[in-house]
Amino acid sequence: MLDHTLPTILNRPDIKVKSPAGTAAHSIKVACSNCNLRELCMPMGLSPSELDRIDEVVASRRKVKRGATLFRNGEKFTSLYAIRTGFFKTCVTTEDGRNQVTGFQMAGEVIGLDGIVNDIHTCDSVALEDAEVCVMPFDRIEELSREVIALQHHVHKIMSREIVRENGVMLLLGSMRAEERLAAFLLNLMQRLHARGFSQSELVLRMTREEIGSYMGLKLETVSRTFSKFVEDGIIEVKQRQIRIINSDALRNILNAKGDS
Amino acid sequence: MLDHTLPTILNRPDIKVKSPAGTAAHSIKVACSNCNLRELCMPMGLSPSELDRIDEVVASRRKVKRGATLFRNGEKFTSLYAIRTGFFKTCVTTEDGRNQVTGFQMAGEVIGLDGIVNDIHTCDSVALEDAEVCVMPFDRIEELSREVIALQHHVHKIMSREIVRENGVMLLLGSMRAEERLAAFLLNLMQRLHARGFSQSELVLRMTREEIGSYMGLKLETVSRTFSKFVEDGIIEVKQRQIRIINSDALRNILNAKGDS
DNA sequence: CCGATGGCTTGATTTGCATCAAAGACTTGG
DNA sequence: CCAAGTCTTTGATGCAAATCAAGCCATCGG
Repeated sequence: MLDHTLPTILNRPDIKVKSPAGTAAHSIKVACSNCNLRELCMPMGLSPSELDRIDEVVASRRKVKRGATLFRNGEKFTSLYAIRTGFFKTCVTTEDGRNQVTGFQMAGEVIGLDGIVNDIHTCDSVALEDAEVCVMPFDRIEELSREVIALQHHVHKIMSREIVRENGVMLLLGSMRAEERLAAFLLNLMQRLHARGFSQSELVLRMTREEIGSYMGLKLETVSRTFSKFVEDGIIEVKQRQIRIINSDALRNILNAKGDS
Repeated sequence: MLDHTLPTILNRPDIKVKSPAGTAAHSIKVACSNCNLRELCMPMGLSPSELDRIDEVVASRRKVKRGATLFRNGEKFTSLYAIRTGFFKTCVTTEDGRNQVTGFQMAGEVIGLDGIVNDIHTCDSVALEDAEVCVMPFDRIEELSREVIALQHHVHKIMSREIVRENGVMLLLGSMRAEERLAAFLLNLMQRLHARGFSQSELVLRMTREEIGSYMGLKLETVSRTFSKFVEDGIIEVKQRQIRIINSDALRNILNAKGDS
């Protein structure tokens, strides 16, 4: 019941999919104009004729098994990917093996923007559960966004949104304490899931405590302890990866308290 | 002598400038095609005819006094700004007054990308020394980038570059210790200044210890102590804001040591 | 020239989180 | 159904950086 698979409203079984093996299948008919994620994903507020054109950006679909990578640091950049179903993390790695999760992405979000600047991906994108993405070759996006102004706007907004998101994470990592970080994390996740039609109070974490910790600049033990503290305080209930928010105002208070208990 | 004002090579006295008062002055002739920052700034690898068109993106120049803001959180977004001279910081603020520097920018770099997504700036941009920027109305950029492919590429790359930079900062804030953060900070600053024709070993910090600390997720005392430690170890010399790198390899070693001393 | 101000350094102490360690809970496959 | 592996919780201890505090140094305006 607590599950991230999209509500039936958002399902659409009418599209054939590229073979899991990964061989190209350009002939596949894929239509944004008909996609239930439209509002969240690429285009919005388009005329019917524009919508038809937008369909051209999606070359194919690709399934990614849980634990598999969509792309890796060092790989050639060719496409952006719009998530249809499933849950991803992106992470960067240093030469000395340090690893940091830089984000978690869900249905309707676009990944791969890091690759544009040098035509090489600089992070790994890993599926945290079986997933499916729309493959959008970037040269095709650029071509089309010269003609369809709404698409051009949209591409710019998506990139800007990512910049703003990262600004927020920097603020969090630079100045917040463990409780604040995790309150922000839970609220953000809830809000995004709610925008996708899920409950405002229940969620299933798709990532481990360690991955949460990596994203939040904390160790997994600290994540666990802080969740336990929230439970003690009656703010949330935790049953493994199932979380129920009892008192979301308390979380918000933690966020803008800054120590004045 | 230790100074960030651009070397004479990069000066160009041939452009009139909008009045400091801030009144519009669209008639001003401003030419990227002729700008010495061209290689660092907006367009590159263009045909002469394309270069001429690119000139259209710059509507005017604007001078910003030290301590003044170029734009503020909450202000309407209209333009991107290419820095001609001077040094900026961008910072975000939470409701509860927490403040975080999200970046330092110098000549040839573009600021304002945060405003695109909601047509509202989400951070403040403050000049750390008297500065001058090229004002590039974003609708004009979008219009022109539909026609000049090289400009379109360039805009995409600039935004992607910012995303990748922020990924790096997240890694730093999430997993590095004070010494590593400041080693990374100094190396990054040196590298960017060197690309602009300055010494590889000397620099003048344009920001306070507190601002460095804010950017790096540290308190100003920690910044100061860490610099002192570097001095003791013979890695750098510090005289107020003047820094001389004695041993940049030592800094690099600190960065990818991860504790195996 | 002097006093005020903002910025920087250094020391003493505290603290929040990391680290080390061990055991419990859930998942998976034979 | 049991064994192995992974993930999570919880406790004890240590440490890096924050905090608190004091004094120093440059700069600037009167």
